[in-house]
Amino acid sequence: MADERTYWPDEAFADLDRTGPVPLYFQVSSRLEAAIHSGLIPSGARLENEIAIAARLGLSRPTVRRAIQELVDRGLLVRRRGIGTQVVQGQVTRPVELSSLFEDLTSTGHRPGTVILRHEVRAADETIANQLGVSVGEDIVHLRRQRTTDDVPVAVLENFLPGEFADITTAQLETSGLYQVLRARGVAIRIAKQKIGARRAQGDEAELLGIDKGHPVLTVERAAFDNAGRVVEIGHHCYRPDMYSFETTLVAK
Amino acid sequence: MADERTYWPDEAFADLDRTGPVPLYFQVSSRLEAAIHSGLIPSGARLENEIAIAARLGLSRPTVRRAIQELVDRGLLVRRRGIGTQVVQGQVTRPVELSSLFEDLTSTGHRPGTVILRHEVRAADETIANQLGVSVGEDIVHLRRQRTTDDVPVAVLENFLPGEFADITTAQLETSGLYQVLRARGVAIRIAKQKIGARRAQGDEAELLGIDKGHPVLTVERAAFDNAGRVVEIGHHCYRPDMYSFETTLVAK
DNA sequence: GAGTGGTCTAGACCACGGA
DNA sequence: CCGTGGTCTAGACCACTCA
Repeated sequence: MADERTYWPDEAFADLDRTGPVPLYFQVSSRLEAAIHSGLIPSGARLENEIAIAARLGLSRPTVRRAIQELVDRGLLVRRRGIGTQVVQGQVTRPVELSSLFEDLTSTGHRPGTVILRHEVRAADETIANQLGVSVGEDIVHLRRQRTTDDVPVAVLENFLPGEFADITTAQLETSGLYQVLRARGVAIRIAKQKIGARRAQGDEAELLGIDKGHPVLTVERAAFDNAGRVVEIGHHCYRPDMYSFETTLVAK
Repeated sequence: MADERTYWPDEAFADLDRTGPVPLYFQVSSRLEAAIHSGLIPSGARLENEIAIAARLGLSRPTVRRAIQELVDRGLLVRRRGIGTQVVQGQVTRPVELSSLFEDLTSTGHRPGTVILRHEVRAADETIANQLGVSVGEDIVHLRRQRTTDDVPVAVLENFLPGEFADITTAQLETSGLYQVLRARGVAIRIAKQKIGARRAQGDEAELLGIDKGHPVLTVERAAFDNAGRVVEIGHHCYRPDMYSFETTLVAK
């Protein structure tokens, strides 16, 4: 007979807070994720069934399901009808998140730097106007920045923003990321659509990235949308491929 | 006063099937997506509130919420507490899905081709053994394929699979994609973790891709997991960047 | 204050996998 | 057959936004 044991570390869920602002399903999924990462629940282990977990925690089954679903969506757990819920094998990696390069770098303990190469307000040409959803000739902000980490160049970032952001200062951009500046103005990025590709470095990119002319760069073309679904930023970026790559986890529907 | 109209095209939801095997929330989200893509619900429009929709459709609110959530997760809708649910502005693009290159190509109407460059069973070295979760020296399948679309080379794909797949034939791989072959054997890929980068073409890659030596290639390193969370495939792929790129939609939590 | 989405409950029935 | 997750219901209360 196979190993029939199921896992559920009650001790990891002893401090659920029913009164605070943090949703219960989030408290459960966070603690469950921590238990998996710490090895308290081993790789490949089967969890108890959902009804038993709900009873143990004193929660309803939908709430427990939502917590589990969270981790299934992130590729940490796998559910099979008639079988149960299991921890996925293999070391877990951090997925790409909806954050700016600046935040990616600071959160990994590196020291980011920014050089503003261009920062001007000008009239939108047809291409940019279409992408930003504004009229041709309307004022837009054109931004070009060089990004470094620990003084090594990592990326050249070119952005276009609607005219309402014309009052952003160069000093603001030098000390924090674009998304942080936008958030401080009450603009939250909720959705980004991006296309990742590769090409040779062109123009001054090679020099700015510290690589030889014609070497490969990783490119991203991004459109970012705010709470209300309006376009707030268009980005054409290129990255030094030996300094940066994209990790993603895909989960089948 | 602004446009306060809310949208809900009842006619698009006239044929919900309560008896069939298709979940109601899926039927609702599919029809809603179609209504958005067709312009029946315009870009930027506000939907009716969830309780009213549930009443119209004769469904419970959780079911309607789940349908809406599906589209929120895919970046088609935005929800704001106290405000409502709106269609995101801008043209909608197809996201990267958990499918193989072969399927990506056929579904976009192109004619894919495969040349098998290598297909052998051999002993796993330490690197591959670790990645596949098998022991060093155990049999594994080593595969290398060149992919074309309409006779233009697109990618060079190198794969490693556990020994249980040693009986896959070269003929099978020439006529369909690897994921199709696996699915026909009852192996469903549920999760893939991948890293996207760029580098120069090396070795015979430039020749196989029909590009000059040292030109950029887009690279993917992928580990794919099945239903049970076991590693079933490791891939090291490179793509011609002028023929292929990755599109993703990121949604903030 | 009125209206919205966010969360949660306590059940129910069904479909699938395995013994 | 039983146990599992998959779906669905009909409510409830709360937090947030806007007028």
